[in-house]
Amino acid sequence: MLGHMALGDLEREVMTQLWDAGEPLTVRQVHERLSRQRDLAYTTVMTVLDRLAKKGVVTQQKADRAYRYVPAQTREEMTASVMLDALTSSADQDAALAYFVGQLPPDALAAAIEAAQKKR
Amino acid sequence: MLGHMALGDLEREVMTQLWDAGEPLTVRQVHERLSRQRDLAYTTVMTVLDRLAKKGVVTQQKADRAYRYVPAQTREEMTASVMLDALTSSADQDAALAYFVGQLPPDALAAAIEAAQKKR
DNA sequence: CCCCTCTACGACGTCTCGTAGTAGATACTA
DNA sequence: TAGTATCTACTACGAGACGTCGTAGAGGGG
Repeated sequence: MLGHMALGDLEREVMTQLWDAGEPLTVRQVHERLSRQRDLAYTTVMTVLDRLAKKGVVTQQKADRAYRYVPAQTREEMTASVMLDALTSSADQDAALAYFVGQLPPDALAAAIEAAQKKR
Repeated sequence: MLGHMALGDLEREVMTQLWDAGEPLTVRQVHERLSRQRDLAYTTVMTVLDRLAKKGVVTQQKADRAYRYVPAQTREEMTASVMLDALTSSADQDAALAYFVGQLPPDALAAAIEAAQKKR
């Protein structure tokens, strides 16, 4: 139930905060960080985090009084998931993949392959 | 104005018909083809095609009395666009791409690269 | 002149998302 | 112990996208 659902703009900003933080954050912490750039009500952030949790994009862990929110996937995993979803949900996957790699800067592709290889 | 907007279910079905047909279709023709599987009003199909045209996903060409609708991109192009959009809109593009290719069946990737190479 | 076929435009219900308020529980504090 | 701060839970509302149609109006064919 985790794939193929698009995030809204604010949802994406919240995810960015969680990813950048690198550790579980409370609603208040996310709110504080977002408040450096935008003016948002505390409950707005709470609602967004709640919705993200219901979508399975983040996980809540109860700590003390407040929930801590942590992304269910890393940024790269999520991006890769979206790409993979687009690919697999398409007829003609081979052609689509070929077209995709054809549009990539060749060195970027090579670097990615090497990095992926190294990971094993 | 062509990228990064998601298609709905019915919109996707309509696009499938256009792609499978391989030639410009009128509203009536799309309606007929869809009617083999679903029960839809003629105007519903018209509305959908109209919206797709306004999004730039299909092009209308006036022929005779009726418009003919033709996809603005091939299926592969559109799929590749979505993938590329996901990639470029992400921070950490290199990591995301690496993760993506890491998830691919290796032979599928190789085949895609070869196919892309041959295309030049 | 009437009918058939198209397009143009409006409409309505549902869902998602951004945005937020209020209520109720819990805990700290004077 | 009464008051205050902090959290979550629930509700709400407007905008926009989409699925789904209906009606009006234009233009060709009999």
